[in-house]
Amino acid sequence: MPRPRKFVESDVVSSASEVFAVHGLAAATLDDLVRATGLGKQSLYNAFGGKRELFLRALSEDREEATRAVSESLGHDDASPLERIRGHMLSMAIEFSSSDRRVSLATRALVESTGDQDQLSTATKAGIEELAGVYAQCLEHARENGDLPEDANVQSLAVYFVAVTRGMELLGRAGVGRGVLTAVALDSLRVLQGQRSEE
Amino acid sequence: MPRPRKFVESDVVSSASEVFAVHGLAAATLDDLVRATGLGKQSLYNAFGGKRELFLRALSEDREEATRAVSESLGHDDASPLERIRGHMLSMAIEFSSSDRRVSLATRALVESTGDQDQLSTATKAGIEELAGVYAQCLEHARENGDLPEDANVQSLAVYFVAVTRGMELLGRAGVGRGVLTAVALDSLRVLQGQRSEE
DNA sequence: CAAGTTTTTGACCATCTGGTCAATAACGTA
DNA sequence: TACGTTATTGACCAGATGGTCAAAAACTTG
Repeated sequence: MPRPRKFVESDVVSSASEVFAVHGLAAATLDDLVRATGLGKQSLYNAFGGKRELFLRALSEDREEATRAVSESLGHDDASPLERIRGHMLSMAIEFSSSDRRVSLATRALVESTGDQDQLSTATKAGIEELAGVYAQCLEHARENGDLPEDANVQSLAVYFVAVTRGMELLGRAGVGRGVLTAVALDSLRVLQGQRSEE
Repeated sequence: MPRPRKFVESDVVSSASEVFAVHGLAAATLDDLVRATGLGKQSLYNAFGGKRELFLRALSEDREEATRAVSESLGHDDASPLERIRGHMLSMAIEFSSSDRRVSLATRALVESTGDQDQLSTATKAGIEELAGVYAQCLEHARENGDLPEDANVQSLAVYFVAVTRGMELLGRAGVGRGVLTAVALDSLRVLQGQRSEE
C-alpha cells in the first residue's frame, strides 16, 4: 500500500560513508550528503534520523567491511599464518600510502568523539576489539604451527598490530611515502621473530 | 608610544592549544577560544589572524614541545639507549591511557587536513620527521653501543616508533586500558631484540 | 479506479558561524 | 599634559548550518 522507497538503504550508507571518510562527521555538511546520496534532506531524515545517526550507520558498515577484509586477508590457506600477516601488513602499507584523502571512519569517530562513553568511541572500541580478535585467531594458528613460542601473548600482539596499522594510516595521511611505510610494516613484523620467553 | 598588549602571546597560544586538543580545529568555536584565552575576538584576530592561523601557531608550539619532551626522555644518560626507549614507550602507554579527551594537535591536523599540500599536513609531516629524527639519534647510539646489529635500519625503525606511538594514542582514546597499552608498548620493543641481518 | 499510506519535494527557519567595523581606551613620548 | 599609535571592546553581518513542515506524488490493494 505505501509508496515504496526509491533508494536502497545500503547504497545510501555507502555514499554517505564516502563523504564521511573524506570530510569527517562535523565537517561533512548535510548538503554534501544530500548531493552524494541523491536523496532529499527529508528522505534522509526519515530513513536515518539525522547526520549523526547516518554516521553511526556508516561506521558500523565500515566496521563490518574492515573486519571482513582483514578476515579474508588473514584467513586464506595459501600460506602459513605468519606469511599471511606479512602479506597483510605489506598491503596495508600500500593502501595507506595511496593518495586519496580518505580516513577510516573508525579513526574519524575516535578523533571526533567528545565523551568517554559516547556511541562514537564505544562503537570504535568494539571495532578495535573485533579486529584484534581476527589477528589473534591468525596468531593463534601460528602458535599452534610452532611458528610462535608457546608462551607468546597472542592477545596483546593482536592489539599491537591494530595499533601499528592505525599508526601507519596516520603516517600515510601525513604524506609518508610508500617505501618508508613498507619498511615500517616490515619492521613491525620483527616482533614475531625470535620471540623468546621473557615477560 | 603604542598601547601595550595586556596578554602574553605564548600564554594565549597555550590556552588555545588546550581548546584545540579537546575539540579539534573545525569544532572549536571562535567563542571557545575567546573564553579560554580571555581575549576579545578582535584582539585574537589582530594578534594571530584567525582561527586557522592560531591553530597553526598552536600546532607548531605543540610540535616543539613534543620534540623537546621526547628528546629529554631519550637523551638522558641515566641508562642505555635501548633502556631509555623502553622507558619512553612505557610512559607513552601511561600517558595515552589517561582519561582526558585530548588528542595531539598533530593528529588533529592530519585528520582535519583537506588537501595534499596544505599547511596542516605539511607541518605535521615535518613534525613526524623531526620526531623520527630524535628516535633515530637514540637508536644510532644503541647501534654504536653494540645493542643493535651493525646493519639495523635506524631510520625506518625510528619512523616505526612514531607509528606505534600514534597508534597507541588512538587506541588509548578509544578506551583501551592501561594494561593492554603497556603490553603493546612492550611488544613493540621486540623489534629491537634479535635483530638479525636479513632484509 | 479510489483510498490509504508513506515517500518525496522544496520552501522555510532559528541559530550559530567566523569575521569585520567603528568607536573607545591605554600607554609612551615629546 | 597633549599627541600618536596600537589594543580593546562590543555591536554588527552575511552566509551557512542542521533540522522541520506542509503539500504533492507514487504506489499497492481492495
